[in-house]
Amino acid sequence: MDFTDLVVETRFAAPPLLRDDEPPARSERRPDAVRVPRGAELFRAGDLARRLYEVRSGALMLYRLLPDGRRQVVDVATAGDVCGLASAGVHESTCEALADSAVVAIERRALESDPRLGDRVRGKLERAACALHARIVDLGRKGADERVASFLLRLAEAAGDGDAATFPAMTQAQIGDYLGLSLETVCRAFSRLRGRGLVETARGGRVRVCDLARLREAAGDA
Amino acid sequence: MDFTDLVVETRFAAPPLLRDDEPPARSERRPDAVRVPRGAELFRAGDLARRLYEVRSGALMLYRLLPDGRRQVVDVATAGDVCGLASAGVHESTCEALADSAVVAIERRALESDPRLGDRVRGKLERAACALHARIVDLGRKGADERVASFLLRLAEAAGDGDAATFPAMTQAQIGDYLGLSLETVCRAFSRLRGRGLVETARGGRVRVCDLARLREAAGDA
DNA sequence: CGATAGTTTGAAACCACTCAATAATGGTGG
DNA sequence: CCACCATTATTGAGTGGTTTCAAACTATCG
Repeated sequence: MDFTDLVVETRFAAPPLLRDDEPPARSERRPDAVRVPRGAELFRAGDLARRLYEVRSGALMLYRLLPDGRRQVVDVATAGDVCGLASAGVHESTCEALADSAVVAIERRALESDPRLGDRVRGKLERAACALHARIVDLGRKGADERVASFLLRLAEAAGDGDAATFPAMTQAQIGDYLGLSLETVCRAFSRLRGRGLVETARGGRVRVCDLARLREAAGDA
Repeated sequence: MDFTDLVVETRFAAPPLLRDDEPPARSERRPDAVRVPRGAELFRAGDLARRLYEVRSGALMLYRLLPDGRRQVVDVATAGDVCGLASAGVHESTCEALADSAVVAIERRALESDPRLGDRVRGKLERAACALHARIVDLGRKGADERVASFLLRLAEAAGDGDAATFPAMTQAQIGDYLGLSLETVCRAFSRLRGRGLVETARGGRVRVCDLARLREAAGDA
């Protein structure tokens, strides 16, 4: 089974994630849009970090490998997110597409010459940093069940309203690398959440959140 | 004992952390600089996030509390860093000074009207995000000794060259909350690193890094 | 229908946590 | 300057959650 999509049963208001000047649909046809097929790498740890990328569609996984083979998925970028950040001119993580994706490259000097673009990217960076803060709380202080609940919660919130859920297909091994858990622990945590009636997992890896409020509670942060 | 300062014995080249238009020394006298005495809170989780802050001197700790009392220090901001990020207009963490500090407030609308300022902040955000990525690797995939080694390594690198080390006084409990460990585990990890000859701890909580290369190895990421 | 990738479950080992008690430190007031 | 107090650090013993190792089981795809 493959945790492909997320189907959120509970309805709730979600703020529009994208408020770009140009709708993704159109920009995906822009000349500088790059297609990244599932499994392909957009860049690799050690590569020169020439530009940033804004994700138009799909989902990309940013991960880092420790010399002994341990892997940590540092972030997952979906439509509207930026990736390709670097502090020393060199990528510290590898970026691999979880699903067929499209990204547009942003030249770094364009950020300085175009204040509007710069502001937009700054806003995205600020939100990204906040999301990373939340992940740090998850990784630092939460148990396995709470981490998985938190993960699903974020998916549910990102999936938003009636929109067809479009979250990346992640295997439990990848979820484990994202949450700092072994794949077996991820599996067991799913079982327990299922047993508690918080989620249902259907064929094809679809996960349905049954009770958003109780899932939020299970995630630990109130 | 109190891990106040870090004395780096090994000398190595460190890139200048600050390359601001105006040197911190002068700006600390600017009219809008705010002094934050040790222990004081700059803002609290739930507060409205009106502005950003740039740290001029000292050190501030950003932490979040879970309803059951668990605490995670999300980040520590020192001179040159920004804090006060929010994605929904409300602070999600509390910001408390680890040492007497000075910060300057940055109005959010000033970021848009002043492209130079915007660029500078964007650069800081990008570097901050990269640092958070590294922390996620630490929290997700490293054992206690590796986390503490990684922590000390970063201090050593930030302390830089001959400069008097100016890192915040953190108790082992705070270090634990920063690294997602219990204070006892932090203490034991220090003991083990000491035993392996990687660091020495002297009176007043000063930590001396004996062998930067071996410490880096002990930190796990090559 | 076989092969491969992914999931599920079990058993044992390990690491970090909690509880608990003691030692060291630093600050304060006499 | 010293005694006292509160805070912090240190160390031990026992527990529990997660990992590891191992073995089915299931889905998917050619």
